Amino acid sequence: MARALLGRTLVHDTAPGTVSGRIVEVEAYGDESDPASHARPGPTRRNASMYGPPGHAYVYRSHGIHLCFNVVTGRSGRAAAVLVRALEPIRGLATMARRRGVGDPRRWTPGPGCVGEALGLDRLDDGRDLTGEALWITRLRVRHPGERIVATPRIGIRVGRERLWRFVLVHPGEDRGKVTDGRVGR
DNA sequence: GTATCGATTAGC
DNA sequence: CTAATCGATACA
Repeated sequence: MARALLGRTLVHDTAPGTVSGRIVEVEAYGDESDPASHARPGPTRRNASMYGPPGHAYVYRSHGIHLCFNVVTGRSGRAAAVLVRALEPIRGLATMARRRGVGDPRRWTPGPGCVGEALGLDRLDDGRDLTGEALWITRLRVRHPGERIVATPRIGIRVGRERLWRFVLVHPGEDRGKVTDGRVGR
């Protein structure tokens, strides 16, 4: 369940230092029957991790440039994953600022490509066991008072928009931007 | 082999 | 709006 990831902390522990953030925006992707999923065409080299055991990372290259992080959620042989689209920075703030190249914390982890860059993900993180020592997600879920989960269509896709599989933690009165995210797709 | 498009982002 | 340019698809 994608919602179960919201409020948990995603941690990457590497040489430059530990970076972490609270997961505040996710999207669920399914198997061959989900027209928006990378698993739509069946197994390929890129999506291999989606077919692997749950609790591992699926890290893919987006538009030749960005690395985006998913948690594999389906049993082995059944593709399913949850894309982490946004974090609230917690640890390693200086490291995130350096990797992102900007000083404003709001620009460190506001999208999946930004998350990958701020975390310092590597192509080798694809398939990584999330119960290991380098990359993991906390058991604890932090929910602020009044915070709600909003479900919306997924961002940046052309097909499968009828499924409300994007989930966002929203503070009432605060984050209107998180709900719409500006885009409807192309 | 070529052409085209994306679960994206930054910058005109 | 476009460039960045990897990985996958469709097609010759």
